[in-house]
Formats: sequence, structure tokens, C-alpha cells
Amino acid sequence: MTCMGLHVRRASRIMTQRYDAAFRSVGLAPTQFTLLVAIHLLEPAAITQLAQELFTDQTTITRNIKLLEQRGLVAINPGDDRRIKLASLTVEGQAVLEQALPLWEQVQTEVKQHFGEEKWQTLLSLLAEVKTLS
Amino acid sequence: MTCMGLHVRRASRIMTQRYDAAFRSVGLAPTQFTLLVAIHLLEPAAITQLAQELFTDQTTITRNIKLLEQRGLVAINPGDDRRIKLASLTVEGQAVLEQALPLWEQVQTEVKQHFGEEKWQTLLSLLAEVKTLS
DNA sequence: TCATATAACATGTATATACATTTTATATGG
DNA sequence: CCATATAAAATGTATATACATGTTATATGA
Repeated sequence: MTCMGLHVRRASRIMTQRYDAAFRSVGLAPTQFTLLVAIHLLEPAAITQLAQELFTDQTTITRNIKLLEQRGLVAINPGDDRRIKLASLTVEGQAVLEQALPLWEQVQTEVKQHFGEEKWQTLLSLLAEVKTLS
Repeated sequence: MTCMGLHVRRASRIMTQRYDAAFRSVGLAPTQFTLLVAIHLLEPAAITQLAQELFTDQTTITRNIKLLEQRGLVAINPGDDRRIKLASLTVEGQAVLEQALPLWEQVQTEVKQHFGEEKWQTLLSLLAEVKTLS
């Protein structure tokens, strides 16, 4: 059964477990790592902006960011427009991100070696192209 | 940021939404459709067997199958080894699956056309190769 | 045969995810 | 200026997911 939906979900689960194992020592889930990076890049980042960048529902960002806030990794401040919530990394958030980055590089390298440079690039670009479906 | 983890998770979310929309009229989530198909193919299918086939944790199968059982789409019977639970489709499960199949074909066709035959095949085979990571 | 190991499944707990809807603040038209 | 539309975020609800652990039934070795 060559169902694209199944294939991509399955690959996502397997890959996620791989990254999850890598980040375990810093207590970050892969999604949380991604969110920290995104906040770092867009700082100060509005919820909606993060949702657009990550192709995730706004309500998902609201909930995921709350966990990071509760853990003290992210600070939330109101924007000039007080409907907007702006997220930025706390000092501790920056520290955790810096701890996580080499772990991320490690997995990336391992997975890249597993596939080989060419397949790695092909897979990345095809996955990126999935965005054009939405 | 060319993070493979992010790319595959994002593609998974987008693709899942696409299939989800397709199945909405029969009230199936993509995962549920996949599980119905797997049960149909392996019938009668043990929980652990389904987990292995789908590369999913056993506890996830236990929970997902329970929803299908409650809805009357799947029947669970003990095996000769009474630790084992065997799942099979009910008449209603078969009916729903038959309703869902053309919807599935439809999405498959649309997505395949979007990518083109060649990229579609490449993506499928690269995603399948992700299994070798685990 | 009985104690113990192991296999199959279930439960507790936690995160991720999205749709439908609600709340609150800003924008806009009359 | 006020009524209404719209934008941003939060809440209610439901599924999917996995790890750690518990429960129960079978297998195995002394």
C-alpha cells in the first residue's frame, strides 16, 4: 500500500524519535527545540507569526509556547497592539538552546551520513515542496 | 534552517490535513483509515503485529483501536493464547472502509498530480528508507 | 511442578496537533 | 463617536503519540 499519508506520518514518527533521543539530556522535545529556534530567529515573535513560519495552527503554538514559558525558557510580553503577544528567549532559554545546538548538529550529521548527501538533499527539497500543497 | 526533523514533521502535518479533509465525510481520521486498512490486510490482526507493521508504539495501537471498536467498526476477540487480542473488521467497518477507499484514491491522485509521477515515486521511496533509521 | 522469566496488552502521564468557538482589542464605516 | 467588522489569541474538545510501568497469561528451567 503506497499511501503517501502513511509514508510521511511514519517517517515523521521515526525521525522525531531520533531527534527526541538526541535532545533528551536537555529535556527538550523536538518541537520545543524548533520553537526555541524560531523564537530566537524572529525575536520578538508574535504567536501568529510563529504559526505562519512553522505551518502550524495558531492554537498549537499558543499551547506549546506555554510549556516553554512555564519552564522559564521563554518570556511573553504584550505588543503595542495589546492583542499581540511577543515571545523572546530568557537567559535560561538561550542557555538551553546553546546546549541543544550541538546535539542537533550531531543528529543531523548522523542522519545525513545514513542517507548520503545526495538523498539527504533530495528528501529535504521534496519535503519542502509539500508546503505548496497547503 | 534545514532541519530534517522539522521538514518531515511539517510535511506530515500538511499531508495529514489533506487526507483528513478527504476523509471527513466518512468521519475517519487518516490514522484511523490506515488502521482499518491494516486490520483488513492482516485480519485477524494482533495488536503487536499491527504495531510492527505500522512502526507505531504498541500502546498507541491499543488506544487507537479502542476508538474504532467503540464505534463498532472493529471487533476484538481473544486468541488461542489469551494474552493476544485479535482485531477484525465488522460489517460496518468494511462498509466504512469501502466508502473511504475512493476518497483515498482521490487524494492520492491529486497529490500525485501535484508532484508529478517522478517526484512522487522518489519521495515515497526516500520516506520508506527512513524506516532503516530505526 | 513450581518459581521465575518473558510476552502481550493496558494504564498513567505528558506532549503535539487541529477544528470550532469564544474573548478581547483594534479598525472601519456611517 | 458609536456600531460593527476584523484580527489576535485563548479555550473546549478530541485524536495521536510515546515512554515508563503495571497486569496477566504463557514459557522455561531447576
